Amino acid sequence: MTLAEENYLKAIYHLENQSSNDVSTNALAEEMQTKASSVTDMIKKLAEKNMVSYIPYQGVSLSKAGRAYAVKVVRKHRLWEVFLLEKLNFSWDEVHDVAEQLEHIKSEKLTDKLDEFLGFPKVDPHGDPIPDKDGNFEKIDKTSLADAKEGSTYLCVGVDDSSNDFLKYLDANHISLGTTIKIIHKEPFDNSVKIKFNNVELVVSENVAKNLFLTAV
Amino acid sequence: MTLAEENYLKAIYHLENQSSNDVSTNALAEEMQTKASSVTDMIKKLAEKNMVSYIPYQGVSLSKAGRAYAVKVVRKHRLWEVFLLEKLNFSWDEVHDVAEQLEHIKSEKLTDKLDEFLGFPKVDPHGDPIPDKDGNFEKIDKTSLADAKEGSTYLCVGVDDSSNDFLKYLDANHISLGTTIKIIHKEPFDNSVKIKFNNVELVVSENVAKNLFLTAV
DNA sequence: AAGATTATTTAGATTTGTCTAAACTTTTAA
DNA sequence: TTAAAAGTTTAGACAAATCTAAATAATCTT
Ligand SMILES: [Mn+2]
Ligand SMILES: [Mn+2]
Ligand SMILES: [Mn+2]
Ligand SMILES: [Mn+2]
Repeated sequence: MTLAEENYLKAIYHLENQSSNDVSTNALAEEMQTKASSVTDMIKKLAEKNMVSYIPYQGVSLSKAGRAYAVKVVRKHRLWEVFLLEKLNFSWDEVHDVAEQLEHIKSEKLTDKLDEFLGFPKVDPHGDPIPDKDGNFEKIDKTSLADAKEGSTYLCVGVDDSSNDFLKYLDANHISLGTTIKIIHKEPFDNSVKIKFNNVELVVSENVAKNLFLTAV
Repeated sequence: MTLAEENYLKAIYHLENQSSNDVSTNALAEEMQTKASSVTDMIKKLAEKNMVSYIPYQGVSLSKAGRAYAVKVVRKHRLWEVFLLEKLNFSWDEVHDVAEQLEHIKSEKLTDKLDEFLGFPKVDPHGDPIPDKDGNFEKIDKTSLADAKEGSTYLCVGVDDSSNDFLKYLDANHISLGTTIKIIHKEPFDNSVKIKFNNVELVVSENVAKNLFLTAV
């Protein structure tokens, strides 16, 4: 598997987790920041290698082998993120970009020894689950702040890791994984949410609310 | 700089350190396990980027920028080797191949934080010096066992890291960096050497003697 | 100082991953 | 239920890195 192929498998994996339908060429092009025609070419190659099943015009989905491969890459990505944060004192907004490179290092021994060195962590710095050696992981039960109930209290268990600016915003406002958050008020007009945590009240935009993941306490 | 370009710079760097002459196309092809024609193509590209100076038919040498870049790659390679050995308990014959991949990760912050995490090591697991952030390193004073004087006592300070089998041989015979070695006898017939260390005597072949580096005590 | 040998470069192909523009399917909506 | 719009694939091109075969330059050898 080349670097490009690995990135496509990972992208298909993420998109499959978002919508349950087959992944469309355009969605994949958007995710990969490339053109639909490039995607079609790559899909054909992955289908040739039995990593995906593909019907022209109908979209693509991972085969068993393809999913297993994607999970391995995700495992490496998240383990490296933990390493960068815990051992090298990176901040949670810095780890993703470097992990994008490290996830492609090919050495099963390295991955497993790293896992052991880190104490077999179950989640990465953004609250995403880390698959074990066999590809198994627990699905984390979470709802976004945007879907939370007024008056209820939650624990912050995850964040969307795709925007560094969002993570810096959370840092600036002292919100992190493990923060207990009470929903004071949901404003129907703009879908902003007033929350309270650590005895501070804060109004966050809909955009923030959608990217912050909680679990009921 | 692409992965291929980085590997060429590193190869030129290593060959320059071995012979002081300009590096020939064939030597580079041998080092890179590729064809001379491929080397010519790549040299032209590196010359275009001012990483090497190149006169057709006369060989190639690193420019200041090219050497600085090569040293950075070498720094990363050796730091990762230390990481793998010290933190992940790899053996010294396993670290090189994985470091060949890790040395291409592009993040100055990662490199410097890793350096700090490891306690700013001065040498890698094979006794080779690790350049600091600015590319400076001390040249290590060493002679090969093949050039050592009969009757003298030395300290083992380095090994040629290019053969895993050689490193495993040293492990099997309990020779490692820091081992004190006395030269008992040099056999002119086959250039084998009888040495004594830890109260054991051992005859090693010329091949072994050439790849084991010592410093006088 | 040729002539032969060795070293190096050029010419022309190939693979991977990408692109634009054009053609073709599927979906939407009148 | 057909025409327009949206989505997707094909055709043809390009850059990177490699190869083989042929041409050219440098170096040995007698
Ligand atoms: Mn990430
Ligand atoms: Mn993450
Ligand atoms: Mn090495
Ligand atoms: Mn080494």
